[in-house]
Order: sequence, then C-alpha cells, then structure tokens
Amino acid sequence: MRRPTPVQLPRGRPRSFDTEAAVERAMDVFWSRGYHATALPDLLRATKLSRGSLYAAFGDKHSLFLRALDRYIADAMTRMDIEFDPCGDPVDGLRAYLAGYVDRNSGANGRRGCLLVATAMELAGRDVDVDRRIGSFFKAMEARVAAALSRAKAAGQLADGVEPSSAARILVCFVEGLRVVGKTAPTRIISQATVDAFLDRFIR
Amino acid sequence: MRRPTPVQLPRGRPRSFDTEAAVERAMDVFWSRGYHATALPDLLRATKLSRGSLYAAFGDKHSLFLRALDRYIADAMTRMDIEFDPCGDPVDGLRAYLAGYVDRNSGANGRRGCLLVATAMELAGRDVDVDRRIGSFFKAMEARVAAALSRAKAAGQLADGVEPSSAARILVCFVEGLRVVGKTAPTRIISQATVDAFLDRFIR
DNA sequence: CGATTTCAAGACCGATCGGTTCATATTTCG
DNA sequence: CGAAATATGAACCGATCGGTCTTGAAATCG
Repeated sequence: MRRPTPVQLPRGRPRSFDTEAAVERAMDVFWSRGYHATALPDLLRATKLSRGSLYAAFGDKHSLFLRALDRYIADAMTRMDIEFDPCGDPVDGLRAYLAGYVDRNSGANGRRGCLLVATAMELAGRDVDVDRRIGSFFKAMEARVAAALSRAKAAGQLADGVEPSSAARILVCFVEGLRVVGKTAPTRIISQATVDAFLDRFIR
Repeated sequence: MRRPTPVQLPRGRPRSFDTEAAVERAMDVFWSRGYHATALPDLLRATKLSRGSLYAAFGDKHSLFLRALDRYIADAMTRMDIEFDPCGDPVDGLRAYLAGYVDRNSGANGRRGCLLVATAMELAGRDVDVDRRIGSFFKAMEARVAAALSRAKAAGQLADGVEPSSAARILVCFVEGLRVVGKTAPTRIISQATVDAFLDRFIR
C-alpha cells in the first residue's frame, strides 16, 4: 500500500512572499547600482523583506546576486530565442535583435545600462561564479547570432565576403559597445542610425 | 627696483615624493579593482604614502580618482594623436589604432580591462565629474576616428557606401565592446581576426 | 490546543569604511 | 640656531559594512 502523500508537508506557517519576485526586485537594485555599491538596506527596501527572511531565503549577498544575474541572463536568452526564431526570416531576426538594443539603450533605459556589462567590468576575473556566467552567455549569444547569419547567408542575404562566425563576433562586440557608449549618451536617434549603418555593412 | 625673486619660495622641508608618479600608481589600483572596491589601504600601499600625505596632496579618495582618470584619458589621447597623425596614411592609422586595442585586449592586459569602460559602467549617471570626462572622451575619440575615415574616403580607400561619421560611431562601439568581451575571453588570435574582419567591411 | 514554522523589527557583532588629528622626526630656509 | 614646511605612523572618529541572533506575533498543521 502506498501512502497517499509520500512527500512530507511543512507543518508551520507557510512562506508568505514570492521568492522569484524578490529576486527580480534585487536584480533591479544590482542593475542600477552595481554589486559593491549595493548595500543590504537597499536590498531590504527593494524586496520588502526583513534581514532575517532575506538571509534565510538566499544565504548571503553574493548568492542573491548570482540569482539576480541568472535571472537577467535567462530573460536575455528567452528574448533572443524569440528574436532568432528559426521559423522566421533571419534578417528580420537580426533587425529585431538590434532594435531591442536600441530600445534598451535609449533614455532612462540607456542610462541604467546593462547588468551583464557592468558585472563583467566590475567582477570578471575576480569571481569565478561570475566569470562562468558571463563567459557562457557571450558564447551563447554569439552562437545564436552566428546561426542567424548562417541562415541569412544560405538565403543569399549577406553582403559579399561576410563570414557568419566572424561577423557574429563583430556583432556581439558592437552591441556590447553600444551599451557602454549609451551610458553617457543614450540618444535613441543616433543609436538607431548607428545600428542601421552597421547592418548595411553586412546585409545585402 | 624689482625684487630678484618675486615668487615666494616655500620655507620648510620640500615635497619628497613625485605627485604624478603617485597618481599613476593610484590609477593602477583603480584600474585593477574599480572605484568602490578600492580601499584606502590599497592606495596607501600602492603609492607608498602615509594617510596624511595622501590626503594633504589629493584631498580625498574621489579627487584622487578623478586625477587618475584624467591621467588615463590623457594617455589614451596622446596615443591616439600618434596613431592618427595627420601626416601619415589614415588607413595605417586606423590599423595601428585597432592593433593597440588587440594588444590591450590580450592575456593579462585584457583581463585587467579598461578603466574608462569600467568607470562608465560603475559611476556614469551617478557622478557628474565622471560623466563629463567619459562623455567628452568618447566624443573626442569619435572625432579622431571620423577625421581619419574622412581622409581615407578622400583618398578613395573606403568601401562603397561608407559614411565617415556614422562609421566612426560604429567603430567606437566596436572597440569598446571588444574591451567588454575581452574581460572574460582575452584571446589575442580571435581579437586580431575579429578586428581584421571588421576592418574588411569598411576599407576597400 | 500545542507544536511548528515564518514573519518583521531591531539589537547586536566584529570588521572595515573614508577621513581627521596628533606627536614626532626630518629637511629646508633665513 | 630657530622658524617653517613635510614626512610618517598610529591613534582616533563616527558611520557603515555584511551577517547573526533574539523576540514576539502570526499562521498553519495534527
């Protein structure tokens, strides 16, 4: 005979807050201020958690930061999976992908910057957990861009002499550089024009 | 009758350390660790100054950081002035400029990153002094690249349809993006190949 | 009910932060 | 020499850091 509920239910008061929502709020803080400049009170205010609850749920500041970073990366990946949908036109995908960067690079979004780029510059080389995440994200992004470029080349939509894999590396550098320059000059019109001119060099 | 020395000489013990050398050592520390992660003891160790001397000479941590940032920017500007020498071939200048980025992006240099990019991501938007410096540097760099591209275009060395001013914006984004990606993957061969492929899109 | 668990609030911890001050030694000057 | 300036190193400052612990209320179970 099988027990009806082989998994033991917790006995006491159930958790009353949404862990994932707390991670998202914490992500917002790290995103705006960076890792070192974010203090515990900032996180408590944003998550509306008490010190005790936050530590019980996430361990420590560094672990919470990694959760936030993972969340940021997951969001970026699902966005790319939509933009680079293999059923759609690859050039349309590239345009959508770049349009997203223009958007995230304009006005307040631009001034806020990119958590990934900021983390890479602040912590990479001194934090192995961060290193792994940033490195694998850039590789994944490059692979998706390269795949789109390959499909575009097969369809004869690439300019002469464009090689998908090296063009993908160029494109990744370009968009991450956009994020850097956009921190001080988040001008939508210029970003858009720059992206358009960039794409003109690669698309037939 | 004129006094022989109208400028008053200081009476006591003269300064015994080189201010500019101290700024350079401080720059190295900020460069490696970032602003927030750099503590006073780090700066004292690097400059070999006592707390008192450092504060007497530079005021506070923030002022010293600005001096270090100014030094970094000045170095970058003089480098560009050499690379983009108006007497030389503009395409050679662009190649030299990009070769410098490949070099600074490889191995230990790459892992160290770029003080300007790191500062932009860490402090821009929250520190007006930093904002001004970063913004004007990017503008100055873009102007120099645009000038070189203009000269190249006049000499018929640019690919069809390349417009110097927008290409300059693209190039600036590209090299700054290189610095970001190079933090986790400072591979000389790949950087070099990426730069070469990039230039192929713009140079005839 | 009583056991159990989670909650918020805040006291508390040692360490470190950026910054000031002080005592003392040293080096230049008139 | 004695005044003036700079050097060092350590003591000291209040504030804040990340992190732990306690308290007492609230919520859920058997």
